[in-house]
Amino acid sequence: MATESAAPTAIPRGRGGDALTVAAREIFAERGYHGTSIRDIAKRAGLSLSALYYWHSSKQELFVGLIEDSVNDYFQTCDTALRSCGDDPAERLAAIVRATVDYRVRRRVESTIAAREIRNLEQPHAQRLADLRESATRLFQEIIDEGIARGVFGCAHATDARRAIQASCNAISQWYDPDGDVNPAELADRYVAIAERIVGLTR
Amino acid sequence: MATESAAPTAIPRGRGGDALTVAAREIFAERGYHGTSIRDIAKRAGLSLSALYYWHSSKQELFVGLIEDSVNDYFQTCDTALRSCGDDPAERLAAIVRATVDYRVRRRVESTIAAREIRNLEQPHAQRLADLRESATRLFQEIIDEGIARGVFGCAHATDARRAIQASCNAISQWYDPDGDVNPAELADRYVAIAERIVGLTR
Amino acid sequence: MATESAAPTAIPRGRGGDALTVAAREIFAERGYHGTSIRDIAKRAGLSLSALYYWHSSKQELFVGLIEDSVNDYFQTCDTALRSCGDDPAERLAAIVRATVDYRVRRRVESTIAAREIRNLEQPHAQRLADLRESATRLFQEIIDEGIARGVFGCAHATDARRAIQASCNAISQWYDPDGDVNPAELADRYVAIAERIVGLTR
Amino acid sequence: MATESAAPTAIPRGRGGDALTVAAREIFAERGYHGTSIRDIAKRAGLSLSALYYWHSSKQELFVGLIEDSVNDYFQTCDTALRSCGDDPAERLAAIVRATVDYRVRRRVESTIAAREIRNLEQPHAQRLADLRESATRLFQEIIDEGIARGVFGCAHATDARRAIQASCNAISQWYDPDGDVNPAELADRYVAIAERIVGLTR
DNA sequence: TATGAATGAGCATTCATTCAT
DNA sequence: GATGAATGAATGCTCATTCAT
Repeated sequence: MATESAAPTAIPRGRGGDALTVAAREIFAERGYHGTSIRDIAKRAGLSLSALYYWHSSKQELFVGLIEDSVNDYFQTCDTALRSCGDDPAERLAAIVRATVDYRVRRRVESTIAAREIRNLEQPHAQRLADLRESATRLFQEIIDEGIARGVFGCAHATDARRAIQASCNAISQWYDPDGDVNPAELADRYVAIAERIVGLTR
Repeated sequence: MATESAAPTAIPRGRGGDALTVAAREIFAERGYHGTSIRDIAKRAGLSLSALYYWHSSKQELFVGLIEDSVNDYFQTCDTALRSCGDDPAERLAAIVRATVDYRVRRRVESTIAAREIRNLEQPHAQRLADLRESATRLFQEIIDEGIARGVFGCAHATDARRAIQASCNAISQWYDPDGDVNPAELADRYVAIAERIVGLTR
Repeated sequence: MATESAAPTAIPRGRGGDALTVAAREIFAERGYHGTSIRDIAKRAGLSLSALYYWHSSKQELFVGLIEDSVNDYFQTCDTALRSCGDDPAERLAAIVRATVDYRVRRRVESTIAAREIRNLEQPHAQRLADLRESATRLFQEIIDEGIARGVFGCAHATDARRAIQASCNAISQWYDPDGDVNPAELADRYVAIAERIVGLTR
Repeated sequence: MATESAAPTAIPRGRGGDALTVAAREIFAERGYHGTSIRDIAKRAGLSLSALYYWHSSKQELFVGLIEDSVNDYFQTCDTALRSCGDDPAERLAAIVRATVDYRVRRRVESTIAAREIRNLEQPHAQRLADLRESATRLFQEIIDEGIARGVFGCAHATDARRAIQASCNAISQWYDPDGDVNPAELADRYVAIAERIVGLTR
């Protein structure tokens, strides 16, 4: 008791909010929304349950915060990438694939959560995220359709091509090891190549 | 109200087990393992909670039963398909892609559950399924490696090619609508074509 | 199925009742009334739950049957022993101690159950057994009081003497090992001697 | 009704733990471990079920806490009593009998629970308590053996003498009425006298 | 900023019991 | 004599949440 100045946890006073976000990210990723209890989160953050409620109004709100942050990030990334492109479909396809790979690597954990757990979001969050996801799909689809229309892509089923490309990119966050020996830029190159083959890029 | 004579639950005595399996499949798919309560399952099956425990010894066992059935089915499907092939890598790749698409369509619901919820399995089930999944991966990889070795496939990164093909096929169960207008055979053709492009099949 | 003539359990058809009684006796003794489930009993007896209900109308009735049998046995034993005595208090004390030791050894298991679990009997059984127990106490007390009145016993607190003697005898069923090297007759001799000391038998 | 202002549960905030311990002691004594539900305990304590789990991690832990407290108390009592004795076996026997009577009166309720319900303790608690009980037995036995060796006690069967003395003392908690007219000191005198007779103290 | 104490609703599971065969 | 299938009530326990401090 006396000189207990050295706190048992490494969380600096006033930094509880950050600790909670980090802990929540980890545990939601490991066990999913329903498999995670807020007690677990508070404990891993080294705080009391009540402290969690000081920073976040509910489990759902804490969860939504994580996901929305991450999804908004994705859209910003795509938007920026496409803005600095011309209108060449091949260039645009490469850009959006790079943006997607980048996101899946950079936000590996949250993007996995987001992919698996949208159904556990309450309205209106669920709808908002579904809409965002839909927008991403539309971006991909428009680029592919345009490429086919212009004859620079040659593939029979544009929708399946789009699905295959998205699925391939999205899966990255499930196996990517940040400590492994493939760097993100190299990885993006590879997935651009795969995407180009799927759409049948003519040279 | 009106025609209340027709009971809402028409489960013939002794058929409770079937009703429970069907209900469990649906609800686990909708809400995930932790999001599903066995009360919900029993209710949808039109039985009491206790009846569920007459047929299944625990929530986990009920869950495992569903998944293992389905995963075993997949392996049998692959095995059969590859057995009736020669050793031509192109033929073998087509066969395993067809088997995978077939499985993802036929067992759409369980395969989605299996993909998302292995982490919720207790040991030793988790290990067994992880092993099976690993075997599937190996089957794909061997075919691709062999194709490259023989020069019939031309692609730079065999592992990424395999991941892209698997991810594309697996995603099917997330969007496929059995009442839609693409039949499974046609779908398999399309994904074989995508796979062939990804591996760079030479003619 | 076909020729399944050899039953999996050694219980001869029609002997289910006995098997249940034996199983119940063992398990009630091991785990107490509330700690015992009728499923456990049926399982140990090698019968189905429903079979238990064929032979016994309820858990309570099965339980009561065991105890009452045993307690009635005790009273018969005491009664017989005292009938063949004269009216000498020393002789009578020896007789009732012998009867008690005999019972505690012969009915070791049930008598332990009875001692510990009367409170779990429903009325009117609880009252009946309490009355019987009370009668036994009275028998002991009358003998001791008479011995003191006649001057053949010399002790200051007749009630405590009686309690000590009964407690000593009753405890036998908690430690007696039927396969040990003290036979019941020898044991009875020892406890008669202890009782005589407690009451202060004058030679 | 009338004076409804006085709440039925007057548990001051922060004192829930005490209320629970008291309630648990009473109900476990009345109905035994398996006969007691934690809902009953919480209700009698005037708290919610959840509050019980705030203070105690499980039913078992709550139960163990009660019993271990009490058994440890017994050993401390015996130890203190024997320490302030010389090595005269008669003096030591009197001391340990007094300590035992004292404990059985002072901790009437818990000691009854402890006696009846050790089998319901999980490991390692069961073993610890069995060991403690064994130690008590050894204390008694050593005193008696020493008394016989020195010729100050005269009895044929030392083990049975010990059992009789312990059983007599232990039974006290089953009938003793704290509001009755025998005070503990007087009671201890009586049981010392009984013990001396059982071991055959020479003068 | 944070905590300790408390709650009510819900959880998976087990209970004694019943009924049709 | 015996079983398989089913039930409603209760069990021990965990959940997200609240509130006074």
